[in-house]
Amino acid sequence: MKTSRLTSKDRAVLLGSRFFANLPAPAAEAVLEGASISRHEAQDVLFHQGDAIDHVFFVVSGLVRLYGTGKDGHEADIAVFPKGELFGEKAVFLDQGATAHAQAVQPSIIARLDGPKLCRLVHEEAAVARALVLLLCRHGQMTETRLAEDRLLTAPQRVANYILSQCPNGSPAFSFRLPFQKNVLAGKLGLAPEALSRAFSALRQSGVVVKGRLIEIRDREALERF
Amino acid sequence: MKTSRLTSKDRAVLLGSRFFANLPAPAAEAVLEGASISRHEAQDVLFHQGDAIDHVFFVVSGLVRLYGTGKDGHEADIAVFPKGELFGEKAVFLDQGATAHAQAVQPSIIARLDGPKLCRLVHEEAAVARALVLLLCRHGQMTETRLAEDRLLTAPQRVANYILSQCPNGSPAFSFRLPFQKNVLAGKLGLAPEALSRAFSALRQSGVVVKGRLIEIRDREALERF
DNA sequence: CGCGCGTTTGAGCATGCTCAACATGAGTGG
DNA sequence: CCACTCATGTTGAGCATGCTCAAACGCGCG
Repeated sequence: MKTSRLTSKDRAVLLGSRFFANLPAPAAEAVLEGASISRHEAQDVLFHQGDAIDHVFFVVSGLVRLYGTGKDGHEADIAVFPKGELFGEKAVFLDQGATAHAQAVQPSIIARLDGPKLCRLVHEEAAVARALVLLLCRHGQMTETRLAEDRLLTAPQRVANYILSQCPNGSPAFSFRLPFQKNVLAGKLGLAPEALSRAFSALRQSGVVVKGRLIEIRDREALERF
Repeated sequence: MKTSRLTSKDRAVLLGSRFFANLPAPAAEAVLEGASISRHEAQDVLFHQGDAIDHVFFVVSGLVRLYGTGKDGHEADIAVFPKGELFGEKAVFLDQGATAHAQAVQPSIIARLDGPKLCRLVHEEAAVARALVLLLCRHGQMTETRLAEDRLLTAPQRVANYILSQCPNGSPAFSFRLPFQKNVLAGKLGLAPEALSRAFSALRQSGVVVKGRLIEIRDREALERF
């Protein structure tokens, strides 16, 4: 892994993301001070459970998955972060080791923000504190929602849910491209790849057509009823 | 539900909790200004999914469970908050409705903190912001951990894990009392009550003795291996 | 003592996992 | 452009875990 400084393009991605968007320019600059960039191949591990973390990570491009392991070596995804998302913040602020592993799932560009500095800024800049609180709330909600879904929904229902979450509000029919391999989607939904495949089959009768990464929905109503 | 002002006893519980403990006294007082108290029977619902929330809730005594429902009416616990915990903060800060239901599981005393005021204080008082960030990080970690456990561990493993989490570090044998009904523990662990019962049976051979709410562990090692 | 709730036990069943075979697709080099 | 190859996705069969439903048990309380 080689590390370098931010290009102006990288800066643009960072500043345009959800976290930085609501920060006044000087505060954003302060957060970015001392940040570095690294490139990673697909499958590269960014850190392991237990590793000491003193950076907050930002996905400039690509995709990162956060996952835990059982003692038999099995893996379970906790979250999947697309371009523009921030992670590792909880370990930094609680000042404890990572509670999970992180792995690039596609070739990815990752920015590392100076953790201690960010902590300081949370104290000094109310705007930074506010942005961080919002980020943590959003992440917390997502995780809670996923936990509830895991416990309440069957495989086809989870997939239907995911599809609906990708859909522009109100259109009765639509289509979109999966932003990653089905592999990854299966992990994100807490399913074995085979189960995802079968779920798509089951949804075919409700008007879902899958061709490669292209998903087409004929009847939104049917999906919601599922 | 009848509402009243805080007694000095209530204040003491609040100020001694994790969230308030690290706040300077004046900041803590500011957060408590305008707070109210309510008593609830077991089974009382505090709010439903979708309800507008403009208070942050604090468990002064008792126990509250947060849960989601599927369309068939089934329920799944998202979190269980004992005395001293704070919840509802994410809905308040994101300014959206509750994403889950909340129900008292034991007779409980609940404090309601003024949400908008807390928002303002996060801006104005760095100490409040810091305390909130830490709270959100802790909650986020817990939820992520639970999500991973759900996906990685079998029922007996989850129960073994819970027992170990209740155990003072380092003692090879110990015992403790469940702080709530097995019913509730089952929900917290994402199990049907029957599954919890059977899990306890399975753990008997590893030196776990259960008598009512009293749990006795003979061989800590055996549990960790499970 | 008897009622009621919480817990336990049992039997059958459904969901999703495992493992293995097969199909498809993308990328590479002749 | 085709043949080959490797990775990815699909399908099938069997199995394990945990849920459902029902009945028995035990404890606390009137």
